[in-house]
Amino acid sequence: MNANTVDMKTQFIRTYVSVDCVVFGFDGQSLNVLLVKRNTEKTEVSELKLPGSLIYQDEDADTAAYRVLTELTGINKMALRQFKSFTSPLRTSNPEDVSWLESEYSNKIDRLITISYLSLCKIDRKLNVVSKYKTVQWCPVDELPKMPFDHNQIVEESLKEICRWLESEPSVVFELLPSKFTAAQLRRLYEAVYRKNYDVRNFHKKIAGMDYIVLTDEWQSGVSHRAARFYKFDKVLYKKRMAAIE
Amino acid sequence: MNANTVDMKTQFIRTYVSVDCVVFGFDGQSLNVLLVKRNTEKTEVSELKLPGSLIYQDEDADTAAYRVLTELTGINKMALRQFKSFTSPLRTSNPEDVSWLESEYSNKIDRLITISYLSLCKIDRKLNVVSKYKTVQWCPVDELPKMPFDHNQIVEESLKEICRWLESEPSVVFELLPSKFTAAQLRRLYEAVYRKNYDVRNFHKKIAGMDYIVLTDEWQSGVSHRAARFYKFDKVLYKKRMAAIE
DNA sequence: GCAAAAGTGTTCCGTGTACACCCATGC
DNA sequence: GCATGGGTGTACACGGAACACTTTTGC
Repeated sequence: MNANTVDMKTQFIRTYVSVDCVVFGFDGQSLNVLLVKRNTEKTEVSELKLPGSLIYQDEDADTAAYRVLTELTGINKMALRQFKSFTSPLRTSNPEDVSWLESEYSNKIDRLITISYLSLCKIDRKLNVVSKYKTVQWCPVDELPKMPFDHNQIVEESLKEICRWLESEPSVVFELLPSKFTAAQLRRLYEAVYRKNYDVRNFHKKIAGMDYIVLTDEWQSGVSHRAARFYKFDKVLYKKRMAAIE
Repeated sequence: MNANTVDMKTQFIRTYVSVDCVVFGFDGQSLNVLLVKRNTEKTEVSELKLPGSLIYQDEDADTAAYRVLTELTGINKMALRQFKSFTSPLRTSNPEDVSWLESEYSNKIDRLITISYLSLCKIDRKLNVVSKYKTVQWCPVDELPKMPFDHNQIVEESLKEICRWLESEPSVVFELLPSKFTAAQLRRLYEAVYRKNYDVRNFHKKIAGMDYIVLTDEWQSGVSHRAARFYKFDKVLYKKRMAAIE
């Protein structure tokens, strides 16, 4: 190219880098994403977006993502998975987004790439927001608002990534369920993730074959139909089984 | 945190971003990776590394990766897949790497994150190197030299990624084979990728069931054993079959 | 008693896996 | 003629998919 004919200092990007986290929760019906309200000067405009942060000098991206999650939820060791970088120069083509960035970070920011992360959270956990976020709320994936930057696209891609994650590490589903759960809850979670229905009997047969999904002697109560039995996930047994397969 | 007590301009990273490409080829026995010699001041030191480049101002990462591949091989539309970002501050902890970077790009560079890409290439293609690279060479994955930065780790991860890619898009194997290939070549390629052996009869049965892998009426010649039949890949039929499954 | 959801078995089909011998060619 | 790799068929095991009725509970 003409790399030698122009000032190279201006030719290569030197850019801020952020992480954005797509945190999923499951409400028994559909997957929800944890969104935050971005603080805008004009208080009447308050859009929802994915939680995220610029990366600090001494951090790698994983550390930054953990930091965002901790500030967001107060929870320390959440399951986390990097899944894609978004680098288009057009990400910051909306002047509103750019001016929000500059007020948020007190810096002139002309370009921003982001590394996106996927995380999972039990939706009924009390969230201890210890950060800048004024509002944190769950939003069903099928009712997401139009978000700034390419956050809608990021969520889109994260929905595919969650399937790949479950395939490589089936135990992460249990991050989305209470510690005691019914077979129907687990089934509806799979249905929400893979967007298809599973035959009830086949599903029972399948989990019966997984000895690390353990029957408890507790039952639902207060429901206006036959009470369901609770199961729990036996992590130790799971690891033993996985080690056996190699 | 104490974000307000220090100068925020120094607190967030503002960094160069590169792409690094792991280009695989298959020599009939094992997977090979395309490496380049980095130009060092001292000509006696000339280490091999992954081809890569800083990203330009007006590029996204995909474009930069395509540019690297084109400069490297002269080939225009190679299969390409982003797979992971490497962001550790320790990536640039080796002073030799940093001084090479600074001489290569005429810039002070204290930190560098990279987005890694996977690509596939027929190993017998003539490479038209149109760039800075003095030397380009194939190197078997089991005999890789110690490379600068975290390039060894990047290759390591790319070996897992290639399996995921083949699972989501089986047709990409044919990027690694000549347009006419034998069943044994295809089988040995799978064996190299998945690092396990496949039963010959079962393998034949499997490809017989894939009607987009088409028998030709051409045969090997000049081999000191029974000649093998050539197959070819029918892209159109493949797409039709994939569309049928949805 | 009725609405609502839980739970339970069998059959079938397709895919993966194990396994051993003859064939064509060059030297 | 022998070494080298190419090519072929059958039998079994397993997992996924289809399918309908009874049970329990609150109202």
